[in-house]
Amino acid sequence: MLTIGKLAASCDVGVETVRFYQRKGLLDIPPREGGVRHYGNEQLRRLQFIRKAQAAGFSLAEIRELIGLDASHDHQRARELARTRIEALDARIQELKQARDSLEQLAADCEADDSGPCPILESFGV
Amino acid sequence: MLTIGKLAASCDVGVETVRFYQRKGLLDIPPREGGVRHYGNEQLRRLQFIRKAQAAGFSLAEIRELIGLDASHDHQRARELARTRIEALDARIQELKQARDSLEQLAADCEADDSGPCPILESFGV
DNA sequence: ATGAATGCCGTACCATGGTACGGAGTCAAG
DNA sequence: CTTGACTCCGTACCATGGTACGGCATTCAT
Repeated sequence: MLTIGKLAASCDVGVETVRFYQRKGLLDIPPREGGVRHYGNEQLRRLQFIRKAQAAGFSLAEIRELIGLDASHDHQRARELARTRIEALDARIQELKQARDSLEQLAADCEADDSGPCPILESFGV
Repeated sequence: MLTIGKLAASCDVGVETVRFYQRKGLLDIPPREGGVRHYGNEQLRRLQFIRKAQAAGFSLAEIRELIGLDASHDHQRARELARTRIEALDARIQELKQARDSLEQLAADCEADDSGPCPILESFGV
């Protein structure tokens, strides 16, 4: 059994972040045991879940839904959410790649010719 | 010469967004010409610049610096900013790719076996 | 048993990138 | 010469994901 501080530390988040997740309904608030609340394995795994899902790019709202699926055992819906997220990730990756490559090209052009206007700034239309 | 509404429309942003960029120091506020302000090519190109640089992943704060470089003709610094941005983009792309691939794997596992616990939710530790 | 460290709770605040609103002024067409 | 669209300006508000603060209660180590 952990106090909020130990729980937070064990997942490398701040105490205030745990409290924030509680307010957002992502973490249950256990009953007090004489003034102080104690957190068990359920809560610990839940917090780990939140952080891992966040790393996978899910928003807190989506994570709340994923948590709900745990109760309903709705694989179908979980796959849907995963597929949707994969598509969003693919789209975002493409955008970033494009931005990266054009920036790379511009920096190379700029490196190659130090006279005249800067290609990087030029390309943005300044 | 454009009014704020025409300027905004020509870059497909809202009037309020233009005013927001003005407040942030990204766009100059032209003198009034009898009550109303009029915007010329300078402002139009500036606004286009902001949108393009945004698409390349620069924050508004970085864009403000890029605009400053235009005045100083500091290619060196422009390249530095571009390189830094490329590195940040690379790092972010790697993160997203990893998230994407693990999610893909999980969805496939989930698809393959509809009985038992959902691999997607399991993997996050629920 | 006492004092520092935690916990609890409400509330306010932060950055980022906008969006909305209300009242007054201005401008152009009918 | 009025009506309707647009502009100006300040200010408030939005979502997202937290972070901080202050006052009081509790708990742990010495």
